[in-house]
Amino acid sequence: MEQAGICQISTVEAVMNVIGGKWTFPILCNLLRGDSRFTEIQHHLDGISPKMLSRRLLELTENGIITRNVIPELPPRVEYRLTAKGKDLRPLFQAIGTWGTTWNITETSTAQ
Amino acid sequence: MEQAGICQISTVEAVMNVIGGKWTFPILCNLLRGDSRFTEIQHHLDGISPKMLSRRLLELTENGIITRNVIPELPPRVEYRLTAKGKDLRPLFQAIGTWGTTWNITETSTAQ
DNA sequence: CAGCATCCGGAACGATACTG
DNA sequence: CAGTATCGTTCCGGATGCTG
Repeated sequence: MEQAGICQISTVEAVMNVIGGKWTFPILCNLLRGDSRFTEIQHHLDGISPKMLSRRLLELTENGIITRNVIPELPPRVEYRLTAKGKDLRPLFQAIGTWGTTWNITETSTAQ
Repeated sequence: MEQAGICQISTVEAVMNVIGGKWTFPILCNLLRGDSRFTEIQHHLDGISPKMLSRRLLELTENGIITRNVIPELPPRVEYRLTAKGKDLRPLFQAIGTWGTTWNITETSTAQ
């Protein structure tokens, strides 16, 4: 049962440091689905504060997962789009979705 | 709302509530590689405290991802093994590993 | 060996108000 | 519209010590 190559602990830890925030996955979900604007994303994520959304978007930008395009018009318009690196996350989300659906993970299972 | 099936936000959030802890992924990595004993896992994860390992293992047990087998001998021996549900996480870890390797995610990229 | 109890710090998160 | 500023809170995780 030894297949060390399948999951390097250091890699998994590093990846989680990049996309492991509470809202990061939901945000990326939206972007994968085609959303791009700040308010659009905010509206689809019930409960997120503008502060956290802003922070996570900045973080994702710094990590090269999304790009931030400011379109100079009135009212101001900013579009966030996935880079190739970001789009490459799709299989990961599919895996999450498949697992969650297969095992019917729907509630915030309480532990601890 | 195109390709909504690929990543349901609620599903992703729920899944992350189950396996989104700081140490959960590294722990599962170990179990996928074949480790099973408390100390064994602890030794492979540099820096984890027994408290957190214990807490995460309990959580994973409660969520049906691993089983806890107490073997009554001296010294006491406890084995943690993945359930079918847990083993089914393998594709998810492969996706993480693939993405992390492809884009060379190695450091704890600091943002914020 | 395999944990649990307790205390504690700091990061992450949340709510609200305000701005270019 | 797309954020920033400020404040307050929660909770994860670290350190240590003790038990069967």
